Amino acid sequence: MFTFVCLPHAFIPLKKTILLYGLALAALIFLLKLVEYRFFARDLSLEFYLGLVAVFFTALGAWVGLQLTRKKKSISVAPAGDFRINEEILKQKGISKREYEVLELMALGNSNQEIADKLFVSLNTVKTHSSNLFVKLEAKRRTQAIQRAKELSLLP
Amino acid sequence: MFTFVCLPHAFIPLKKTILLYGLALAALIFLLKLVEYRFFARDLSLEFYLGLVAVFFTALGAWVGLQLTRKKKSISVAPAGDFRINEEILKQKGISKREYEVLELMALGNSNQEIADKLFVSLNTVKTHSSNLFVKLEAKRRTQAIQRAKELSLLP
DNA sequence: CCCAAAATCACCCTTTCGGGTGACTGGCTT
DNA sequence: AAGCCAGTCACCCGAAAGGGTGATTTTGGG
Repeated sequence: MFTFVCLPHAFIPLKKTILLYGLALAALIFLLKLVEYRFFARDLSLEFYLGLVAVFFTALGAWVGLQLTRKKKSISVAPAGDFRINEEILKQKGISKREYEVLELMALGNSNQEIADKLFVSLNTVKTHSSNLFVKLEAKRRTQAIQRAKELSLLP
Repeated sequence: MFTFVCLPHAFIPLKKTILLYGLALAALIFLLKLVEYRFFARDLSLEFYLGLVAVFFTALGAWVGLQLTRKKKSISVAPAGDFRINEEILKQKGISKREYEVLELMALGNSNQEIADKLFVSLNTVKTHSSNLFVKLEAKRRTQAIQRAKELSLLP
C-alpha cells in the first residue's frame, strides 16, 4: 500500500541520508493517513495533499541537493579559472576529505565556529581537523597552513 | 483550486527560477488532471499520485538547490597570471606602506610577534597596524583580511 | 564479521588575536 | 604656530586559536 521511492545509490554514499529520507517519507505517509481519515470526505483533499507533498519534497530535495554538492565540491575541480587541485600531494600528505573541507573554508576566512556551522559539526571537531591539518602541512598557524596549501597547489 | 507554493524570496534572486518553478508546478497539475480523468476509478490512485509528486518535487528541489549553490561559486574572482598590485585600491582603502608590509607578512603565515621581529617594531605596533587593516579591509580575522586582499588584487 | 581509518566530540590549558583606549613623536601642510 | 597623519608603543580584557589527551561512532575494505 505504501509508495516506495527508490533513490540512485550511486549518488548517496551515506546510509544516514537514506535512512533519514526513508524516515521522513514514512512520517509523511503516516501524517497523510491521519489527515485522510479525518478529512477525506471533503473536497480539498487531492490538491491539498499534493501541495503538502510538493512543498515537503521540494524542501527535502533541496536539502539532499545541498548535501550532495557539499560532498562533491571537495572532490571535484574548482571552477575558478584553470586551477586544479593536486590530489597526489593530497594523498601523499594523508589529508582526508573532511580535513580538506575545513582547509577550504579556513582559506576563505572563516573562523572555526563558522566552519563548524557550515559543516554541521561541533567546534571541537573542527579544532581536531585543523590540528591534524597543521601537523600534515607542517604549519604552526592557520595562515601558515593556507599559504602552505597554496604552495602545494591544494588551494587556488 | 490550485495549491500555491510560496518560496522565500530572500533566497532566490532569480525571477527565472521562480517562473520555471511555477511552470513546472502548473505542468504537473495539468498532467495529474489528465491522469485523474483516465484512472481515477482505479485503486492505485492516491499512493500513486503521491509517489509521482514526491519523486518529481524531490528532483526539482535538488535541481533548485544545485542552481542556488552554483550562483555562489561564480562569485569567486580568479587572480591573473602575472601579479601586479592594485595601487588604486590601495589608496582608495587608505592603506599605508607600513600597514601593507604587515599585510604581506601576515599573508605569508607570520604571527604578530614574528612580524614585529621582522619589521623591528613592537608587538603592540603590529597589533595596531593589523587592527587598522581589518577595518580598512572590512575583515574580522586575519585570514579574512588575506582573502579579501587577494580578491582586491592587493596580494598575489 | 572484524579491523583500521576516518569522523566525531569533550575537557583542559596556554598562547595568540583582536577590540578599545590613550599617548607620544616626527614630518608635512596650511 | 597649529593641525593632521603615519608611526610608534602601552595596557586591559575578552574571544579565538591551538596543543594534548582520551573516547565514541561511522565507514570502508578485506
